[in-house]
Amino acid sequence: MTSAEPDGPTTSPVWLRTEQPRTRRRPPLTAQRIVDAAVAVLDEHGIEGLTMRGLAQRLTVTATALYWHVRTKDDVLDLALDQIFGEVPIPAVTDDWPHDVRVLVRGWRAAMLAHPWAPGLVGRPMLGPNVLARTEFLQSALVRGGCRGVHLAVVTRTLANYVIGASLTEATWHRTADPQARAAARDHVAASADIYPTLTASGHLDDSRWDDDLLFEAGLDGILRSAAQHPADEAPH
Amino acid sequence: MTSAEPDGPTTSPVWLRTEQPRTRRRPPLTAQRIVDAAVAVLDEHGIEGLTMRGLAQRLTVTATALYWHVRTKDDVLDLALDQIFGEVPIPAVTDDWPHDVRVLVRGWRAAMLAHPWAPGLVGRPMLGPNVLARTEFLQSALVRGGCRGVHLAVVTRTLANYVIGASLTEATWHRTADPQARAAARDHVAASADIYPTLTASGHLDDSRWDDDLLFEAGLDGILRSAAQHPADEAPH
DNA sequence: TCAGCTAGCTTAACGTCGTTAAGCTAGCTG
DNA sequence: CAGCTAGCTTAACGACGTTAAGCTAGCTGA
Repeated sequence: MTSAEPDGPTTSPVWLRTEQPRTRRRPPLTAQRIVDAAVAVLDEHGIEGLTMRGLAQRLTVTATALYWHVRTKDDVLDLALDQIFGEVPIPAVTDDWPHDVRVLVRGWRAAMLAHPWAPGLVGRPMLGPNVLARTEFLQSALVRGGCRGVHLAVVTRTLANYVIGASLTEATWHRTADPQARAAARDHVAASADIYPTLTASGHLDDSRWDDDLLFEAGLDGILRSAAQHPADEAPH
Repeated sequence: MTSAEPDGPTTSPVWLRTEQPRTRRRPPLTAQRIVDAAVAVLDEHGIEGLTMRGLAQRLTVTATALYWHVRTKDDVLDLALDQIFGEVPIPAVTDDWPHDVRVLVRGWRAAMLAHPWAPGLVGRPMLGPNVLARTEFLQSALVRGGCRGVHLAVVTRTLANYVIGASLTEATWHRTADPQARAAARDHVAASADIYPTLTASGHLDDSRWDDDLLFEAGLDGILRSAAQHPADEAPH
């Protein structure tokens, strides 16, 4: 039932068994193949759709076989998360450091929105090599921009927080595929316009009014502007 | 087993049953009591520690009783999340709008760090009344600061993204209580200082080096500075 | 006063999940 | 060709969210 083997060797007669030609042995299971399959399942069915049994079925293997290559399901999630961070392109270093930062951060957000399940997993420690490599690039660009000491730490964190928060909220909003729910939220706010005057006036929940990409870029510009503002006003300690 | 009733009425003899004095009927179960208990469980045992059965036991009730007042477990989580947003104090309006924003955002982060399970739940639609009320205050303060149209949307989102991202990463880091894991991460980066030169030099993962509160405030200052910078440079559309 | 209704709970059970333990087997090593 | 083991399978456990159906206390109306 779980295995996709068409004929179990125990049920078929001998001649049928030996008759099958030198069927190519299937590629060996590896942690990498498991992670790839996990990303595929997550893309298709979201975080709730990922089960060890389903993952195994896609690899034509029993669920328990996975545990030979992977310690636990959480490991799979951690690896899948770091995997998609590997998709974030590390740009070539130019002499325009704000541009370098923008390109990296832009790709960061794009990767998370391409895999809308990813932002929800950020709540687990992100210490994979792919994340670290991107953070390294980010900080080195900021150093080229003159950031040092506390100011460097502040800007690094601000940028990371911004891209994480943006990806999380945008992915959440997009994943709320039910347009009925969106409309209900907007209508609820509109109905109580006396309680939320500014919210209704600004159309904050009116998704047709704003271009997410544009807002993200504008916010990023603001952060970078204030990052470049006082490049070296405090000693490292 | 699940019920805390010391003597089931079906097992005890009649006289014992009638003998018990007019025992005060326990307070009726309500959605609010369930949410309160859920927050308590979440605070004590984290997100993984919340089960419908455990929650029911704390209320001396069977698990299925909860479903009379609540549609699903996800509902409990949504309500619990909005509940702790209700703890965020809405400051009095002053004539110093950046101060108002700072106080609100500060309280926002504080509430999430007080309930470290909360940031991980932000990946679900946040449309509860408590969230909306705080967002309303935030935007009204920005309007008082002169923000309009696109600029208002940009700053609102930037602030929300920043506080969400900061709370999420900080809570994640703190929740990684295992100091061994932290040390391992730091050592791993230090060991490969050739790959992560900037990261090691800046001490980005050295948690003893930075004061989270201070970094948060500094980043917030930067955002507010750039928010006040061009208050009205674009028409609403 | 009492039949009857129902809000609010319980008992029972279903299917699925992550995970462990133990057994089998193909292919390599001596 | 004996024997070992990496790599899988079968079997099973306990916990989970959730549904269906049954019981019961207390209120309502005649």
